[in-house]
Amino acid sequence: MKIGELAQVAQCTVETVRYYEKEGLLSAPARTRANHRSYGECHVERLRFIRNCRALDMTHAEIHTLLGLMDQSAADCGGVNQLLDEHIAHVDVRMAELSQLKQQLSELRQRCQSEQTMDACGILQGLASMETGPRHERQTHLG
Amino acid sequence: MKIGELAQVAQCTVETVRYYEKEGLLSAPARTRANHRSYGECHVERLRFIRNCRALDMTHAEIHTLLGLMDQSAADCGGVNQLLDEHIAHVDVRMAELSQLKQQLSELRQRCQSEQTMDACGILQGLASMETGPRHERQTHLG
DNA sequence: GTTGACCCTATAGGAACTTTAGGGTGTGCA
DNA sequence: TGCACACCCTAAAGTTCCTATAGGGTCAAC
Ligand SMILES: [Zn+2]
Ligand SMILES: [Zn+2]
Ligand SMILES: [Zn+2]
Ligand SMILES: [Zn+2]
Repeated sequence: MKIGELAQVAQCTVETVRYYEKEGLLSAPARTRANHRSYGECHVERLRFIRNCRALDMTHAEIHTLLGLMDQSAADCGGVNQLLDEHIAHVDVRMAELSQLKQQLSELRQRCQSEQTMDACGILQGLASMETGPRHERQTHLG
Repeated sequence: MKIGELAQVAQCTVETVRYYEKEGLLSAPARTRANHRSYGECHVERLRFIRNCRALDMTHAEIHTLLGLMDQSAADCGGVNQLLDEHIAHVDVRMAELSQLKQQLSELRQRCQSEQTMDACGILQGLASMETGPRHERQTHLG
């Protein structure tokens, strides 16, 4: 199976597949005489797994950890469960941040109900006079 | 006023100030004989404005547009109001996405209630068998 | 005259890709 | 046989908003 077919069944681009290989998420496949990558069924499964993790907004580091845990089939799945809990916490943090942001933006929006002159626009006044503290570090990988 | 003082009153780093100048958000100031940047009160105001916009997660492109609108003091503020509405929509979109994500993750988490063997872990089974469609284009700049 | 705090430019890195440049391979068709 | 065309290859740069580093210059105090 060539890279284009693999990409098609996994719903991503060939560039993405090559990128995952470079990042060490997908192992390097055999090559044909023409130096083309040749994939098997286990690559399909692994790539689908990775794409599903990405669809859930996990980082490459999280996915890498997960793949590592999975490959220790003798161990129990406690680490997997924990990783998922932590990732859910990332989502919760970002939802709370966005919720507060939305609140601030809504309040700002209310300060100009109709089209004013620039000088009278409550939004511009608000943006000029807000007192923003030092920027807080990002708590989560979700932007 | 030197760059270090400006950065301090605007709660950011000198590197950030220089970066904004390079990006065209902050106009290049006069220089001293020693080639050091020398800022006035209008730079303070503009930088604070920019930082406040960033605190509200606007992109540089959005801020650039906003600054352009502001500088046309003859016009009315309709464009400003519209830009803010659009940015609020960006936040709404991302909140909805995260909400759905959280839902999916919670369902997945429920598939493994105690520590199983890897093979039996419902989370890993779920991640292997999810049917993720082609990734949807990002609708918003908020990650 | 030397320490130290500040300033300068230019460049690289981070995340997760996408895009581009510049080529090689293999198959169908006239 | 010749050639178009779809596919494959690598390497490098672009995306966003900064941060960090390297390698230097300037200025006041002690
Ligand atoms: Zn996470
Ligand atoms: Zn207005
Ligand atoms: Zn926006
Ligand atoms: Zn489990």
